[in-house]
Amino acid sequence: MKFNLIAKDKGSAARAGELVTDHGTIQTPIFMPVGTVGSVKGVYHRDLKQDIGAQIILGNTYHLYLRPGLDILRQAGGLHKFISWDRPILTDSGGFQVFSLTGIRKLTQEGCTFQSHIDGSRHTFTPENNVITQRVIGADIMMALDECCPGDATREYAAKSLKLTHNWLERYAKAFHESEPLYGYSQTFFPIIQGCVYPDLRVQAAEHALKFADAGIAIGGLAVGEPTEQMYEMIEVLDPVIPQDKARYLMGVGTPANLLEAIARGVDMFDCVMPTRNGRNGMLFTWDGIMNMRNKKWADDFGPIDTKGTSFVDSMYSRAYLRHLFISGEMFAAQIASEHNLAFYLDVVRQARAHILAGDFAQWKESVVKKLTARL
RNA sequence: GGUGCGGUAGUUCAGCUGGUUAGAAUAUCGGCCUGUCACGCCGGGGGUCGCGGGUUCGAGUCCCGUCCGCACCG
Repeated sequence: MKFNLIAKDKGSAARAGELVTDHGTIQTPIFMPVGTVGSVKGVYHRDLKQDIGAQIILGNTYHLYLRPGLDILRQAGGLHKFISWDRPILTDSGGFQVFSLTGIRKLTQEGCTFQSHIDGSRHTFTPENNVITQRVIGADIMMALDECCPGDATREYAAKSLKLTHNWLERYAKAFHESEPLYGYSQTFFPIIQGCVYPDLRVQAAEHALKFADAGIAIGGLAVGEPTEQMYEMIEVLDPVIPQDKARYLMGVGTPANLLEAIARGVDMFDCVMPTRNGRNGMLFTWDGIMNMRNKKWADDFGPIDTKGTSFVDSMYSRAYLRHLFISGEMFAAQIASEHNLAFYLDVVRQARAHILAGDFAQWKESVVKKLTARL
């Protein structure tokens, strides 16, 4: 796998590039729809590819390991075949679940012992078995096992957590190089930079992680409770530390505005549940701002969902109809909203790329970013 | 005509032998959601307890009358 830098913006740290994988080339900056258990909730693969323009999607090691389990995934010939998706897949290691499932997990130097949220059964993830698990899933991009440090952690906790992440990364890298892909195409892995909101820890984490980076590197532990400005500050601190020939993946982020601000600070890849989860809960993102489709004001708005939207749903269905579907609890509402939101997110990164190539990304970003957070 | 049961939030109902500002669900209105335990979560508004009397320190609750609905009997 290789990352090629194609262009840099004139007025910001924004970059346009391409990530070459055995399942196709990804044009960056890119947003990656989240499909935790092997499905981007409510969206057909056909639409993901043709209507939305998704170039890569996510899966989750923790969730897929618990269900359907490694035996089925191995029999299926890997996740791509199992879910009929022939473009690239990235799998998170379960490091985020180590963070979000606090209460049913226990961290040790060896790894993370947890109870299944499904049936309470006990399991252990170690860096070594996590590599094997992600080999079985067969993701093009595997993520190192890390501890996602809470945004409000003390410096003491963050430093201690970082040590654990470093130890796990070293073992993960060793296990990676001692193992082979199972399905005839190559896999790579991204190390993850932690360090919470402490700039010196972030730099230290980056220097350590870079020793193990191949095509790309991830910035984790952000948008987990810290103020947004601090998130941007951490990305800025890292920009000069990470070589230009590594793809930078900001994990779990974020709002459309977050994407543009992070792109301006040198980030190339994103994933977030927001377009799908918030979509299912009635929130639509557009170039003009945010709409809560459950609000009464849309009840008699028979205009199209989004005149600037790129998805077929935007012009085919009215706001009044979509609100009716949400109020009625119809699953179709969630499908339409997810489709719209994902198409919008992909449009955001597509336009960002075009403006980087044109060299006017910084000005363009300033002209659109304010509207993105307006409430319609 | 008689007997029985019932009338409490927009709706469906809880309110034990009378005791703070009458509750729930749902509907309605609004907010939240950032490497998905999440078609979820949080909150607001909304009631002269059918009506009129009576007993009592105190009545949604007990008594009388009355109106309305349902069931059964003539």
